[in-house]
Amino acid sequence: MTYTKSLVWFRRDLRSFDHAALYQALKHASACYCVFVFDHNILKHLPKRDRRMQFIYQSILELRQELEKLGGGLIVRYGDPVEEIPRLAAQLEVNAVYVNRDYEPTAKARDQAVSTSLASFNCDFISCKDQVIFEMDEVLSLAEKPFSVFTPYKNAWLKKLASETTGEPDFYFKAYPVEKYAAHFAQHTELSLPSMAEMGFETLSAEELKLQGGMAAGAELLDDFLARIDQYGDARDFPAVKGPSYLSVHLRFGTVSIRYLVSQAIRHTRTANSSLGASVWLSELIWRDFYFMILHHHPRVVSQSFKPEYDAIQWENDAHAQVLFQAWCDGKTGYPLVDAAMLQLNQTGYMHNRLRMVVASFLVKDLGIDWRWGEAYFALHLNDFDLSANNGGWQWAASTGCDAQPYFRIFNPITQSEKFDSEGKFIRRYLPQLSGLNARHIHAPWKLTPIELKGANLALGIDYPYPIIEHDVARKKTLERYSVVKKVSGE
DNA sequence: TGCTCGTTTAC
DNA sequence: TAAACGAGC
Repeated sequence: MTYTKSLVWFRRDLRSFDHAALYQALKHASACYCVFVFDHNILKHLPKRDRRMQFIYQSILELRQELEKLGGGLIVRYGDPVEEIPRLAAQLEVNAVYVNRDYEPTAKARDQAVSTSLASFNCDFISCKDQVIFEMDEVLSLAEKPFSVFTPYKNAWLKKLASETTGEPDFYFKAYPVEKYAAHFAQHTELSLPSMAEMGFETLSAEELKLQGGMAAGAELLDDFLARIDQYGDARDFPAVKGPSYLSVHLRFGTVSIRYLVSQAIRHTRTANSSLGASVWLSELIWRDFYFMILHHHPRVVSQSFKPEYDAIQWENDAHAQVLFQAWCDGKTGYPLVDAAMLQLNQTGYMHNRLRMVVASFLVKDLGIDWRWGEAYFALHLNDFDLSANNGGWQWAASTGCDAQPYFRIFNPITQSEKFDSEGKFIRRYLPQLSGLNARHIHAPWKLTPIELKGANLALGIDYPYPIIEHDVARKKTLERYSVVKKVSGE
């Protein structure tokens, strides 16, 4: 036994099973406490009505219950963890604080501060790999350098996963059996829990929230998805279809385990019909590891382009750009697929992946607005917002990122609409005023004749806006805007 | 995980 | 005359 007492600090890993830090803490100490801190530094930036806050709150209630069932408990605090954690550690007289590692620059700085503070009274700070399969320098190129292109990274990732040098084929995704050391939980006596209201938040109705926090909800979504995983590859690009796993928010807050997800993906790639869907989905999980790795090695991407020469681009930022940006935020661009997508985000906190690409391309390459504006808007509104993947996605769309699409690849919002929502089914879901338009006309209503518009009972400019920009013109302007990149890099 | 435009090809 | 192709952005 390494320690007499330990403390597990939960952050974005809100589950009581297959949990690296919890397992290690229980294994190495005879009395293990658990704590979660509602971080005032983060919460103060959130709106009073916030789906994520409620998701976390639901998850905390369930986590506490499950830890109690195992014989432990959960202390819950509200404040600044840099003060709260050392204070609690001192009060409980623990010898070590265990956490699962975080890769965001601000989280790293926070953890460093906590670690330093704990060291002042000889309390260890131990961080574990938990939220990814491979992290930091675990997957390197032959030259032993971190990858910056996805495909070779993915190949090396898969090779490492399959390598049997460890002697166990499932070594990298086997579960941490927390229950094995459940006898090592400390008796928790503190039962108080700050309420949502005490922390300055209103509680949304189930109708408004449209999602359910916690491990049970995550497990239910996973079961539902695994039954249709074979179709994932074909279905995932069509926003009107139930193709995605919808697990991103649960991955964000750790109410599902990445190791279990990967084990299921692998299992399904080995079924009789050797599911293509499962391998496509596995790729998406690898993208997640990839962007965590990129952020760890290149923390400057939080404010700068991964490719520095792209910071020479002049984005639109005058008063008119502000108006265009607001129209984009509000789903009033006049391009139905873009608007329906933004309404989906605003009304549910979720946006289909294909649409994230479409609206990002539209903001950056049609409206000529800095990708960071869009990144910030997504950060505020997406339930599954994760700095690494959100930044990676935006930089991909803006062509400024590692392994991004080339700058001359510009989505045509009408073509995307015709390809991926050909019937207009998704558009009608969020823009009922367009429901009178048929599948051929719904993608670009301004192209209709006045008679056709009347027939569809649609008054453009009243029921639905005229397009705020002309794509053909915008496209040419964007190619020109990006031409400074070539000049800067001296091509 | 593009789009556009000029050209070729098949009817 | 429209689908298919290929180059270049």
